[in-house]
Amino acid sequence: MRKRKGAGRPTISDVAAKAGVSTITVSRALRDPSKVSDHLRRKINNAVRKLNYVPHSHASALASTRSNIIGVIVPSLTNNVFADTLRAIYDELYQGAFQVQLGNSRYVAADEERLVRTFLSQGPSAMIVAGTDQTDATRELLLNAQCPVVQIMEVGDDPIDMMVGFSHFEGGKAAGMHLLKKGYKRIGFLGARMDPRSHRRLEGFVEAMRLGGRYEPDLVMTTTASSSVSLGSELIGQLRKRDPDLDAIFCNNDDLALGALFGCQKAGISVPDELGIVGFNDLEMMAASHPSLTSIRTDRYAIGKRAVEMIKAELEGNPPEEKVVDLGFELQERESTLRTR
Amino acid sequence: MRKRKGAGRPTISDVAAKAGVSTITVSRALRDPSKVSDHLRRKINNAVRKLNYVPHSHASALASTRSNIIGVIVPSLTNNVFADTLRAIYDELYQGAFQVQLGNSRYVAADEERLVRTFLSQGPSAMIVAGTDQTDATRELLLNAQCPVVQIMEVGDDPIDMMVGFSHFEGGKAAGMHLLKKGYKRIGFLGARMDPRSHRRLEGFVEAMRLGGRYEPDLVMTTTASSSVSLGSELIGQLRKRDPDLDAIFCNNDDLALGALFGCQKAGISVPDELGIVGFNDLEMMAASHPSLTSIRTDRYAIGKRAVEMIKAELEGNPPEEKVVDLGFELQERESTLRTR
DNA sequence: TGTTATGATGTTAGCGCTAACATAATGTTA
DNA sequence: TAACATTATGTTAGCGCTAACATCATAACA
Repeated sequence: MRKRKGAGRPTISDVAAKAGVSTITVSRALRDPSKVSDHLRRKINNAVRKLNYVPHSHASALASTRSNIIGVIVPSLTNNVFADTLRAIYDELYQGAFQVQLGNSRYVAADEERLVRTFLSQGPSAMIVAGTDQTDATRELLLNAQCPVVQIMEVGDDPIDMMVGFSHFEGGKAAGMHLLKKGYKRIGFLGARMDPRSHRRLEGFVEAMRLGGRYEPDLVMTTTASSSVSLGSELIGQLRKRDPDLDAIFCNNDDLALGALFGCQKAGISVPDELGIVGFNDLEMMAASHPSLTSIRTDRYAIGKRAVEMIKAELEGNPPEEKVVDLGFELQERESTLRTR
Repeated sequence: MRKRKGAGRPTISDVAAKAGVSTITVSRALRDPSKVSDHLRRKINNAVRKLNYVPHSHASALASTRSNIIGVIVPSLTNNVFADTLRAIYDELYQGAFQVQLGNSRYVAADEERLVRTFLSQGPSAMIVAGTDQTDATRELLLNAQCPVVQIMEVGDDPIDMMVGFSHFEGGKAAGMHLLKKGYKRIGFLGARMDPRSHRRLEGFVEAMRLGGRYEPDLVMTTTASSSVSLGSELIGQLRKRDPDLDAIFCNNDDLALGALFGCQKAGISVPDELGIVGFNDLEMMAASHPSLTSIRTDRYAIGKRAVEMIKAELEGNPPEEKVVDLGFELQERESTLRTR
């Protein structure tokens, strides 16, 4: 006999037979219950429960050319910033029938392009990608994708489709302005990784320094090495060697800021009196350290949540009015910039 | 006309037509090139390239009842411990044709069960789940799954299929023994979240204390709240209030340890002289802090890497000899337990 | 030289689901 | 009450791929 065996699980036909209806009616009852009478719907739900029926998502995707996958591509899995956003996405998608497909582009644009290609080949229900710096090809792919696309973490003026984030330029500028306001004179910048968003934070910082007449290119220290607490500790040492009069720094991110604090403690430099420190993102630890660390608070969780809300709205036929949502940031002023003298 | 339109992308038939062969030959050339002659393989590869053909994974999964998905379920996305392991899994799977499907069980066994059910319904190529504390139903599902299953982060004596991790009991015990060896007398335990692995670390710690004749139930402070640096700072204050003679603590994890250090600094308690601190996992920051923090180093990256290697071996028909791999841990002794008096 | 093993390719029939059309049952309007 | 919408359900034919079997060519062997 030439039968193929299948997966051995109940299929939609089994449910249909049990409920005494056709398969399409079961299909409708499951996807859009309003299209089926109460009477049949009840019978079908009973059959589903009794058989413990779980739809075969691949068959559904093949027949409808649309999968229940929401593709998410982030540049890092270990960066807490994305972890918070991811958590929000997962939390928000927890109830529904969507599956998250997570890709890690490792901060490489070509890898992102490859992932987008792979994900789109599965006919996702939506795509979420980090940042606004896609390659032309990636952009093109996403523009032609037959699904909502949200760029997260950052805002800009030419969204592929939708955007949720904040301005890293303004964030960097706010950090710089704060240090100026506190009366610091020789203000440095510590940057690791230096992805496009880091660059824009630096640009904002430079803008602030220029406005305050304090821009000093030599005080900008960046590396492509990936960020870490140890690195912050090391870099602050190097920068102080380069310029002993340095009296404040803005760090690319909170890991570096914490590392800079440790570096100062090791070298016997008092924070904030001898050196002011500002971080970026305001991770939880910033409030707990001693002294506590000033940072630019960004709401990563809200970004993920909002992105999913926009996608859901779009899929339900209520496209959001605002395609670009700027969730802003907030300066969290703490002891590390609270001079006592 | 009654045609359905499909996804509009080239299909295997297009490739077959272009190469002048049948579809099954294309299918074979792509999945197991050794089954097709050099001559045809070359023609097929050319056609694939020219048409920019990407297989429709849903169709493949439907026809073969086996998808290219590797399901991974972790209890947290924000815990650095899992982030490192996840990164390894992604790195290791980067080349091949597998897709990672990541689930977040949020430390809830019932959620894990639900995810396992969903993932298995897609006929994954393999499953990776964190820990050894699945519900009976989850265990049953995974036992019956027609794919390799790896339990990660921990080892035990009754693997569902395979295991890669280390003994949390022994880790906790090693931390306790170290503090005893350093001459600390009133040694406490700080624990947050208290998932099963945390419990076993506590049990190991208690065992060490008993062996040293220093077990003091009152010095064990745990909470179900999720772990954070701030929490560590808070808990150490509470525990010292409860017992002012406390002279060392073992923290459930590094976040708490760092928080405890901050708490001590705020309260003017010198580490390590007045209070010794040991953390768990040895995240990168532990070496950078001032004073640097002693911790139990665990190789999370290696766990993920090894898990994928075992899966690949299994899928290629070379089942690994050792089904349970204990990657151990290593005490990293640093300043926080280096008494000077 | 005929018989059999081996390898390369093809034919056919689904995998489980849903789009597209068809039909039956009911309500609405003049 | 005829004519037409509207709603509820069904029939049919794929979506794109691969398992299972079939066929043909070539090599291997007695």
